[in-house]
Amino acid sequence: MTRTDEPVALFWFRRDLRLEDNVGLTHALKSGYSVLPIFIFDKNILEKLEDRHDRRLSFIHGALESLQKRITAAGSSLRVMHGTPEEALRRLLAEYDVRAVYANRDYEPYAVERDRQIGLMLDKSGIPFRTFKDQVIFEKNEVVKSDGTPYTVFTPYSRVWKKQLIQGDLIVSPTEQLMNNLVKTGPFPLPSLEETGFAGTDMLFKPPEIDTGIIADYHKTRNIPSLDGTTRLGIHLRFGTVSIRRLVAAAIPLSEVWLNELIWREFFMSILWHFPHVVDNSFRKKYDNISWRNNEEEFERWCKGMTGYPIVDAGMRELNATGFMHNRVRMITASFLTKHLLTDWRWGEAYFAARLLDYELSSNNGNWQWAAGSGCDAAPYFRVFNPAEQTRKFDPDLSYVKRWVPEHEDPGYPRMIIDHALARERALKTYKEGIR
DNA sequence: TTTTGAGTTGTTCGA
DNA sequence: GTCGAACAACTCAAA
Repeated sequence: MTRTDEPVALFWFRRDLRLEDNVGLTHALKSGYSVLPIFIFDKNILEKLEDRHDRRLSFIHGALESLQKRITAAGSSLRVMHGTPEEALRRLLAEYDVRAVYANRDYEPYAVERDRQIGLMLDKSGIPFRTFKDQVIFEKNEVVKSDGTPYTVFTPYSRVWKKQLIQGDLIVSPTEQLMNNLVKTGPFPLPSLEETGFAGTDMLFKPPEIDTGIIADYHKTRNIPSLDGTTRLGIHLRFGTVSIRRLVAAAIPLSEVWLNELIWREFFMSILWHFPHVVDNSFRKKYDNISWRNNEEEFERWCKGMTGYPIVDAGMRELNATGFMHNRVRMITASFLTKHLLTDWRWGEAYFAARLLDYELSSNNGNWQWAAGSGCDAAPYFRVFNPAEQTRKFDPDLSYVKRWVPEHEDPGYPRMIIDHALARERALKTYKEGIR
């Protein structure tokens, strides 16, 4: 293997798969070194995915193709590797005269530990590992109480978040104007999905569309699952194919309610950052004393959308078929699993994690714990969603139900897995006993 | 330190 | 049909 003599900086793409307003990439391109852009299909993560037809891999692969096209047009090439980050980086260090490694920060426990290890490894070779805030407006301790401790209630957190926001936080980085500083190199082929151990799916990568009409009407239409009232930008936020600064800038003049959704994202990221025990435990310890029934057969029916409650089944079937579920229905199905079936929220969380295209550890965990009543800023446990009532309010003409459960009135459709009133009483009693 | 007001998303019951 | 209270008292944030 020949070593290239030109000194380079690496820019390591992770969950920031875009050339527009990419903070870390911009810093790399301004570093004075030629920049070699890289991406690593991380074996540590991929090996944990059960489904070889995971749509998220197709999305990532498509996003990489799109990056590659534009990077190639600039006379450079994206180097895509497959392995553990440590292996991949060691190989690059052997091939290139690497003077610095640039990346954007990631706040999940796995990523934090990964980056700590990589930082140590690079440090031994005297190579600086420079990381940047790109994924969020405010990170770590930037929105905390006056005594320096983290907020655990959304409303005061959001007030301070908004008060702290200044024009400068939304400045767009001129990444695309600096593409000339990418290293001039022959094209590296993009490995096929199959080479990374996955099969193609029906999921295609499409660049994000910021639909200002949906955002402006969001407060009116967001709860109606039969409408396209939500922006579906979650997956783009997950993989960084859209810039959070762009979204906040779009939200401010159009919709406070939608802006709040972006703040919820950072609120739960902050909770995960400060309270990593929530990954495996209830935020409030005593909720781990609830005697969950954890009936596997019932759980199976919930997963498949065969509970006999049309709105619940519609949601689960939408998730299974598309990798997406409308937010209102996520709450209904989560409430149903935890309260009606008294199943540990971790079971539902894991099921969503495996299937949601927009899966985000912090939000998924935070919202499941919200639904179960075990989280910070949780719904009181006696709030038990009534599927019939929710349907009457949010799907009155049953168009959502009919789309996903067309046979909901047929004799072959399952009987209700449990009577609502009975389930409600049982949930209240079990919770009361569990948390006292 | 103490006190006070408030807290994403609900349901049910009775007037 | 509409409205307010109860659900069960709890924890947090801020003054």
